[in-house]
Amino acid sequence: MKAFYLTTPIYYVNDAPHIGHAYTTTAGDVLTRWHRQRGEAVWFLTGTDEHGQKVMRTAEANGVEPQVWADKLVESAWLPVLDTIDARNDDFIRTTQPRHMERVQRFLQRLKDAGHIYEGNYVGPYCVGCEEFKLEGDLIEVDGAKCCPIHGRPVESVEETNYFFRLSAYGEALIKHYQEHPEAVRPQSAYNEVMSFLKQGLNDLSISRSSFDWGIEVPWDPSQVVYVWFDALLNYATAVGLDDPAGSEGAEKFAATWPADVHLVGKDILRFHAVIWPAMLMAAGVDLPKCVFAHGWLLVGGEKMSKSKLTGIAPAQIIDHFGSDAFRYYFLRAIQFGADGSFSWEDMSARYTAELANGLGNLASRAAAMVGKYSGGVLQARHDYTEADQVIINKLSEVAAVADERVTELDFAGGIGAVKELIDAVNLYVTEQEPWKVAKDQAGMPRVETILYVICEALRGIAVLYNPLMPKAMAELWRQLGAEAVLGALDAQDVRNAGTWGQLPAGSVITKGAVLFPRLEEAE
RNA sequence: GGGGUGGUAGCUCAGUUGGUCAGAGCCCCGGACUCAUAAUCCGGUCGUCGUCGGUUCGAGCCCGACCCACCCUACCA
Repeated sequence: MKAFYLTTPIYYVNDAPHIGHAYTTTAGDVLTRWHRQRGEAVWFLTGTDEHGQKVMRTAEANGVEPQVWADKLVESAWLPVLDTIDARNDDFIRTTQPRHMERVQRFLQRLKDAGHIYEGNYVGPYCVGCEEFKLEGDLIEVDGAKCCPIHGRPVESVEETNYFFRLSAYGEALIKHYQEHPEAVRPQSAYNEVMSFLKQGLNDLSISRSSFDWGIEVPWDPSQVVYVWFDALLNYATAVGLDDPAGSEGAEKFAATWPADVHLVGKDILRFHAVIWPAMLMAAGVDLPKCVFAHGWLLVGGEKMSKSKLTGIAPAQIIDHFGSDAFRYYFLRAIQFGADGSFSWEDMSARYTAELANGLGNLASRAAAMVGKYSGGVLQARHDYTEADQVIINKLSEVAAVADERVTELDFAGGIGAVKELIDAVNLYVTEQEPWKVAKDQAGMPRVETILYVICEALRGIAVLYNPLMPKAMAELWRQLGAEAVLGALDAQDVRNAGTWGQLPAGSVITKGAVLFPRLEEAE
């Protein structure tokens, strides 16, 4: 069975990760955890992009070799941030690894041999920040100098003999492909932009550089290195064994993984992924990825967070205070995936307190306390259900179905919102059923037992559905429910079966463990 | 210049194929309750759904024009 294969962009090692990077990786992690909990084989890839002039110059500025610089950033920043956000990736590719470089060279030679690459001459303004040549019309004027509109720094005029990829040959084929597969670029706004761009016609793409040497050597011309984007895009395929000989381990991996099901990207790099990348694959006769999903930007104070400008917030700044679960919850819950979203410390604090501490955390707390107080800490068998009980039973079933539908469509906010409705319904249920009053009369105990069962069984479903999103807190909830002994590991619970009522058995030992989401001190 | 996206309560945002669609959460005020992380639950205040026209029995939802924000892209040089 082919794995569900998801990639994040490989991140440029020019600087340290900020929450924009972590946002992408978090979304990928939640989605892949969800698919794992549907019982599917999954492959989740992330990594770093390490070649190019900008990295070379940054390294020079720091007085070290590019590889040393890249190693340092990967070890000290990019790998640790995965632990910080609690991401469970299957692989981490670096574009300086032999496995990548060798396969890139092989791929390039193959394209060359098939006539998709030719030698040409290119003269034009070049922005070091963007790693690309600019069109005159794109430039802006600053103090009399032509500058890159993105970086606001002067462009350099560069003339090179380069190798060109016949990108222009694929415009029509791409348009046709996307007309037949409108789901291949999402959301709709991204699809529209790509189509609009394609319809204007494509130019061939210069895919090599001779003015510097920090890159993968062009196999037939050692004086040139591969253009960093051409190099970088290939990581998604080289990481799983692109073009390895039949029968090899790499070939088997490729067959079991490719094509990618989802390439998660920020909307700023959509075009590379939805135009250049599929054209490269078409030229090579390799299957195209099923979907490129472009998410929006995190806005801080109304401005885009940027790796070029220094407005980035490090994930640890937030996670040290709120924890990784809350980080994951907040960004996927508060922002419609695909749209831009504004982040503020105040908003995050408000949602943490209202939805996690007061909502879910407190519900788990009152449930465990009542089972302890009225049933000696052991979940009792339920008795006849009332209409009120049935409302919760139905709600869990409905919510589980909606959540699966939404999350698999990458509508994280929709999926989380559905589960939150259940949490609110159960809190209401507890208040209305008033088990503490029913328990005052010994004759009411059977009813109390049923109420407590309904609450705990609903929490069981919530734990399963929220586990991909908040694995640490849900693991604790699973322990408190005493569920593992009978139901097995939380990670092994199928999300598609989460809505089936009555799984948590009578006799489960419910304990009041650590507070799931402690109230946090006000921080500035 | 062309194209895209968005402009809905103080804040963050939902609003399917036009007919309780004027909403949710947060905030604020009042009340109920005590199992619980001073949590929970109920009630209440706030909007001419960017502007102006049009289609329709009826429009945040359709059409046209315009304004604002952001994004993509061209020409001229």
